Amino acid sequence: MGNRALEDYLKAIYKLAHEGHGAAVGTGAVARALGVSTPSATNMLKRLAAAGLIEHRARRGVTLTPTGEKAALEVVRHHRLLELYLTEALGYSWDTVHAEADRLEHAVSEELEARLDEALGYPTVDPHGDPIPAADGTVRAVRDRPLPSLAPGQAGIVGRVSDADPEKLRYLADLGLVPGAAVTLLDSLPFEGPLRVRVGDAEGSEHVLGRELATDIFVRSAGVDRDPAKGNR
Amino acid sequence: MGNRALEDYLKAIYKLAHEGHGAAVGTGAVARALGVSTPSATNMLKRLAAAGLIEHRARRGVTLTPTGEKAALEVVRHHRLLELYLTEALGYSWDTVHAEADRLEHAVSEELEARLDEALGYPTVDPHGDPIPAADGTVRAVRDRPLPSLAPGQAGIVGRVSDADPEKLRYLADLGLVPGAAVTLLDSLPFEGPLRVRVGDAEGSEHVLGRELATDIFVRSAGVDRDPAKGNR
DNA sequence: TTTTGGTATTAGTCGAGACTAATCATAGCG
DNA sequence: CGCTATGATTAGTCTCGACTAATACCAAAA
Repeated sequence: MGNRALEDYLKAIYKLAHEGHGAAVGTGAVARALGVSTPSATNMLKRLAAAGLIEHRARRGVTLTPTGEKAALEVVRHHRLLELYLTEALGYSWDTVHAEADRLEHAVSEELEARLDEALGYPTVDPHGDPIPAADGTVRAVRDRPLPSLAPGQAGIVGRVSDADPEKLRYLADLGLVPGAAVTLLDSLPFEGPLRVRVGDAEGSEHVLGRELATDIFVRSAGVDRDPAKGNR
Repeated sequence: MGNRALEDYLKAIYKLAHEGHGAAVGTGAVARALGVSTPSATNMLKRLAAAGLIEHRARRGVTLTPTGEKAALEVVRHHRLLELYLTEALGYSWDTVHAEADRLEHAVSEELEARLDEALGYPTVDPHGDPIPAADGTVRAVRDRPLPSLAPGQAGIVGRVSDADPEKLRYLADLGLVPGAAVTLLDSLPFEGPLRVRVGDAEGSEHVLGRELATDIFVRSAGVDRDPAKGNR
């Protein structure tokens, strides 16, 4: 624990790697994620590579080494434990915790981590529905898909909402679009444009959602949560 | 909130200024307090002066300007609120909180500060008996004196124990020398050497204390004067 | 007055991490 | 098959804080 810049890079790489399913992460993407110029990123990525935390294949992008992944998970764990703790114990709202946790995560010791974990009853999910990595580095597999990937008429349960912008989060919360909520995709165009959704089972609560927002909402199937037939790409 | 190095310097200067009652603080003292070379301190003090946070009178030492004092108090407030919160809410022991708070204090936002303050019921004293500056910068005046300044035979109440070393703190706690404890100075030599003390009212609990340790213990007179509110443990 | 010693400051360097400007590599298109 | 857009890298610079070595200041002792 300790090196701010380093940890931020690892976290960013981890997140990018997981939202662009598994592929290597480009320098530019990292730079954008951190609000930094691409040369700065290149520079830093070299150092991370030298430290054995990432694999940097020339002009191809980077991937975390096992060591790097472990370090990244540690940071993510701190972040999500903090988010949950701040909302549970100190009354933060889900739209503001992110920023606070971002600052605190780098100062969390092993001991504090353990105490937070215990105080929360060893939770597995943070306030946005993201999984909290376990102390041993295990992460519960997320098997949810972006809201727009539902078929028109299909219903789902909101699993997580992965945006950091407080304003958007507040807006979504107003609509009732928080983890656990039932949502039905009424209709949408194939690849772009807004979608119409119904939140909950009530008749009245139909809303139009911009695509941008919708793709940050992840749902799991509404029905009986079953079967390992994981064929849905 | 934000600049680690800067805040550490301000905090150090503040503390030094208050333990050597009111006088200006020397460069060397600052350097020692921060574990840094004197040139580094000189260098940094210049920057603090340029930023208007301290007055740097040539070869005479530094004092905090009003702005600097305000900033320093903010850091101290964060530190002490954290120490108290960590012990109250997360079960930390008084000997280990210091290090944890040292790391976290720089990442505490106004909002978190306020929430901690509220969760703790607007406390005025941290686990070591040090006063917690109020949000407006007010600090309750400490009116206690070092244990060795008692006259032989005189009794007092431990007000605060101002050491950061976990081992020493654990030792003192073992002896029962924690804020709120009654202590009687049995006898001692004028300026150096160990002292004999009795802790509490019992007959059996007499101990010999090294001078070093004893000067970190501050007592107030045993008699009447009292803030009625404080339920110190 | 000169010496000596403690303390502060200057001078010069270094590493981390950021930046801009310029160059290079590659994929896709014409 | 070459050209161009996109993205990555190199080169060079800056600031922040730290460091060592050398120097300057002041105070008491000789």
